[in-house]
Amino acid sequence: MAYSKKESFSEQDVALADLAKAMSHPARIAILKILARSTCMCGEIVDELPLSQATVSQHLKALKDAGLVQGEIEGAAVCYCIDPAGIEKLSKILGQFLSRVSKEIICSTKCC
Amino acid sequence: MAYSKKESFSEQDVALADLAKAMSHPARIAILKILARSTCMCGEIVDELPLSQATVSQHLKALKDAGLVQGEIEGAAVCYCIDPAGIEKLSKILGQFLSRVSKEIICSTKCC
DNA sequence: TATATTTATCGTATAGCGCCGATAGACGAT
DNA sequence: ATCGTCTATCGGCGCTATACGATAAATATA
Repeated sequence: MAYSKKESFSEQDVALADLAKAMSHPARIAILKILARSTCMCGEIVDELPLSQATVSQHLKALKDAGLVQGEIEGAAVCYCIDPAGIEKLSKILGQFLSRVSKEIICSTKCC
Repeated sequence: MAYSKKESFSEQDVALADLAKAMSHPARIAILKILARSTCMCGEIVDELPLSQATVSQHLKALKDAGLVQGEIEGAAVCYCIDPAGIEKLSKILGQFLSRVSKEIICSTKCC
């Protein structure tokens, strides 16, 4: 059972890892770029990617679960778009992490 | 064989996805923070994390493969440190992506 | 040379991911 | 009511990731 030890880490680290995981597949990066250009239906994304409808739907779910994407039902279809709040959260958390790491590298003694 | 369709995506998207994947586990985020604070041996990282030596070594290999971490042999031990070039690359690629997405969101017509 | 220390790797078990076809459910149009 | 369209989900396959103990390899020390 105790296969993943995610729980043992800080909430902050888990949050950043989860956002990174949402972006850890080129298809999901591509989907985010497509949705940034313009909101669109699932089917339009399927047409632009070399993946089946089922697979694209799963990637969209992953992005939605991570808070990076929103979906709004429009009749029989679903209109997807970037969730600006999610992008902002990502920028913030990642920015904090990177600036902290960059600052501390300068101060730390180096052996390599 | 053809299980992952990574090859069908742009080099840029794959590069970003690979960096994101390297950061997609809280243990690896924690390791980066530890190494930013000060360079240290694998054993010291093991002492700070609730993971076995074998597991930590695997995470370090993942970070090294992604270019985020360097290791230098110091006698019987290995001194690990952040690879500043890797962090810079991450900042750059992710910054480009985020600013592009943010810009385009503003211009795109919204349905949600 | 023998011993202790340190790290990488092997082997293995289990959980999760990525992919797809098939299908179900929801909706609009006829 | 029926049909066509669109999306989510199920089931299943194969690969990957996470975790650990055990062991090998390299080095320093006695």
